[in-house]
Amino acid sequence: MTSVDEPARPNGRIRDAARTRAEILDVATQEFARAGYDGARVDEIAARTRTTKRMIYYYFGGKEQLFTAVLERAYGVIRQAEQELDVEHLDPVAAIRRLAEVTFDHHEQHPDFIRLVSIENIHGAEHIAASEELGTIGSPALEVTGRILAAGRKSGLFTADVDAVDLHALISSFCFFRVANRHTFGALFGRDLVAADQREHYRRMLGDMVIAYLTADRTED
Amino acid sequence: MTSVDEPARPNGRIRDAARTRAEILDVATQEFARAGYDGARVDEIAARTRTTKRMIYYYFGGKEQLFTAVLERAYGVIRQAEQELDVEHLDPVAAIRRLAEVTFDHHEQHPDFIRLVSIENIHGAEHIAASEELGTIGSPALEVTGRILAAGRKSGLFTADVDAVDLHALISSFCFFRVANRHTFGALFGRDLVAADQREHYRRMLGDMVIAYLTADRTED
Amino acid sequence: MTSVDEPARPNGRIRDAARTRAEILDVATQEFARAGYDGARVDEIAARTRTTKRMIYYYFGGKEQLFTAVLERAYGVIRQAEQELDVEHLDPVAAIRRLAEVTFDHHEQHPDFIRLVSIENIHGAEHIAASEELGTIGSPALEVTGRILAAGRKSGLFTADVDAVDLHALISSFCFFRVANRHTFGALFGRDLVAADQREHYRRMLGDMVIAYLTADRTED
Amino acid sequence: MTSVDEPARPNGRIRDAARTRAEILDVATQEFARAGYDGARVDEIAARTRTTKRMIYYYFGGKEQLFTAVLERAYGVIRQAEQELDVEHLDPVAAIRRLAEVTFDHHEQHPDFIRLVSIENIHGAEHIAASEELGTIGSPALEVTGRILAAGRKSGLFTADVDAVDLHALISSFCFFRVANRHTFGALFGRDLVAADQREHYRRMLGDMVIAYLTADRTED
DNA sequence: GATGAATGAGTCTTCATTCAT
DNA sequence: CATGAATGAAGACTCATTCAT
Repeated sequence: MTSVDEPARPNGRIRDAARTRAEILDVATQEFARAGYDGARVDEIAARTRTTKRMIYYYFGGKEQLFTAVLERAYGVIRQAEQELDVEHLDPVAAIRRLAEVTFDHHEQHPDFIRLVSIENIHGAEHIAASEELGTIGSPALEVTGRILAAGRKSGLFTADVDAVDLHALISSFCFFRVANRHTFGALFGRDLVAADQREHYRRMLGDMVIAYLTADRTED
Repeated sequence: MTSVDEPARPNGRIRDAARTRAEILDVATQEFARAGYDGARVDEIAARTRTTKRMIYYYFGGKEQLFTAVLERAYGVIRQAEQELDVEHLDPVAAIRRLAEVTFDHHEQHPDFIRLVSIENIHGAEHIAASEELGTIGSPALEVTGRILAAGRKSGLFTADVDAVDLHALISSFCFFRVANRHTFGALFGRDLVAADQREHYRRMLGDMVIAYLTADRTED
Repeated sequence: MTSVDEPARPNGRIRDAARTRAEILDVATQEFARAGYDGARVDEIAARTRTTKRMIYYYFGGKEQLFTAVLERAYGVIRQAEQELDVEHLDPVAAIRRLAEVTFDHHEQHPDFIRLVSIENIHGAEHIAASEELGTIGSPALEVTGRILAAGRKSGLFTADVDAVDLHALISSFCFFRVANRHTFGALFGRDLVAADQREHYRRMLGDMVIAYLTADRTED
Repeated sequence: MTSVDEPARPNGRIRDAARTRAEILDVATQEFARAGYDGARVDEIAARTRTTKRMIYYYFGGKEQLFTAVLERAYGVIRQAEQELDVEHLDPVAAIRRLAEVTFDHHEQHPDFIRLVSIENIHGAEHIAASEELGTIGSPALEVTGRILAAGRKSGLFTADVDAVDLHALISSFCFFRVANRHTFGALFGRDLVAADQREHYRRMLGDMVIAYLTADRTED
């Protein structure tokens, strides 16, 4: 099977190892996202993998480290996406709206990631704290946001007293809540926040909200 | 306290039962909020109570039902608070801002509740679905919001295309995110969203955002 | 309700007690027969009664004694039925066949009793041993059987070397097995020994067997 | 023993696993037979084994499946014995008598099996139903019986209207009852059906009964 | 006599983890 | 590197029984 899928390499072993690692991470991501950290079962993860449970310990050391690795990879995907942001050629208003929409779309497309973040917060972000990689990950989006904000403020368009981190929180709040809390919100208020036919509505709502906030007339203050 | 709350009764046991039940719920709330549904230990809950583990099963039936009871009580507290809302005597703009601030404060004051809601969402809101009480709980806040919105729109102040449920989601998003995701947000961006000295900043930010959104000049659309 | 069902009595209490006792025994009989001694639940028995679990302990002392009481009543019913046997006016052959048929019918009509006896055997008949009543219960059927056997042997019709106890065992074997082992027998051999349309077949088979055995030509021996 | 039964293997573990499994089954058979399904304790079974309770779950999955495995092995032993039946070289009368005697002896020698069957009947044969193996086990004895019956009927010796299954029930009834109900029978009637000095008596009684039944003069019918 | 509340001691089961090869 | 077998510790849950009134 190896001979067909991949060219012969001096060290085919390493490739297999990487693939096995990736497969474990895929399954573990799903399982942790599905059931939470404590609800996830190492047995179940192993069973859905082509390797054995022993390999999980071999590659990752334990459940805790496996979850950390899952988080690291999940955040890596985001950072990757953020690095591909291409909004700075737009005027500040359009750029911010675009930024909000990209964030909106990204949350919608990665519900498992949202769940992992919720789970990690339940656990006080201890795995992020334990991860060397995640502590120094930085945020391309934050830098972009900062530059747009500066431009908008310089041109007088943006009047709000926020920095990039605050604005990031404001945008993320709505995107995150909509996906993360959809179950309780739906159960309590009878509205599905992620219904496909409402996506455009909420997407515009987010953009409108951010722009309105940033550009509001503050002469009265 | 006993002497005031309850008249002398031949059988004090009934009150003891209610008190024991309440004590179990208190501890269980903390334990579930601390560790998540699967992470919480029935043994631990029992150990921190003056009764035994056996009583938890006697009163609630099982871990699942105990969690449901915890949720029911937590949502009950909110509903209670919402019923005491007194904002309709204000003009629409002030009323909405006040509503947002009350929501903001409530979230800040009840981090355990926030955590329970996160946990319940990880589990697909299955306990809410299983609860007769929670399915029909309604939302006083939603009704108030609806009336203010109508008034504001009637007077021409509010121009945004949202109903009460959407607005509730918008306000809750920010309040919820700030508390629920503070750990990962802090770990990744180095900012504590619930730092005391930033409370006013974020509270105003929320109010500004909501008002700006609702009252934005939409003649151009 | 009492006033309607029963006439006023000086000591209505005692009647109620007897009725409650009987009701508990009814339910306990079903529950023990259904699930075995260890499988039966005192809680379940109490729940299906109009009284509470506490009453079971009040009246019977405990699960063990309750089971013993159930057995005592069940054997009492049999003894009662046996005392109404009226076969001695028949000729020995007809009398034995009738006796076998009555035994056959009784087993068929009291599957719960059969199950209780199976259960008691699993437990080494320890409850019978513990019961004063059951140790001295005697067996009207055995006496009748003995007299018929004697008559049959005296007249030269019966040639078999058996006493009443052996014959009772022979007859009971078939009747008991057919009811008690119907589940495994049916599952393994695909035949329902208690199917209604086979009842006559097996009833005759039993009678034929007993008569053939008792009257077989033994001149060759 | 090891040196004879098994060739040297690089990995002795597999054999150990089989041995451990067998040891658990041995102990479980005794414990289930002794106390019934619900009365048996997984802890007790484990304690009497060289392994731990954990292994029972590892090998069998649970108490229910362990009991099923115990039944499967017990029935397997019988099927094995039945396959070694060697009676078809005898004339029909001698063959049937021999068959009855073998059945009689087998029941006497396997009281634990009798108890397991009683227990399984209390539980409605649900474990047999759940077992793929037991549903399709067949019965060598039944086939042998069928052939002898046919031969005897062809030669005019056997006149009774029974098929192999009925005859099997008839023979088993007596053998089963004698062992299964010995406790209640002994307690109530003061006779030990399995007393050693009565074995020959009952063995002959069984044979006489079956032969008398099969060969009875039925010209009068 | 009668009863709702309470409970100590177990009961089955599962979990993440490691060992021997 | 890889792996099937094994496991100590703890998990949720249940049971017959008794207490206080």
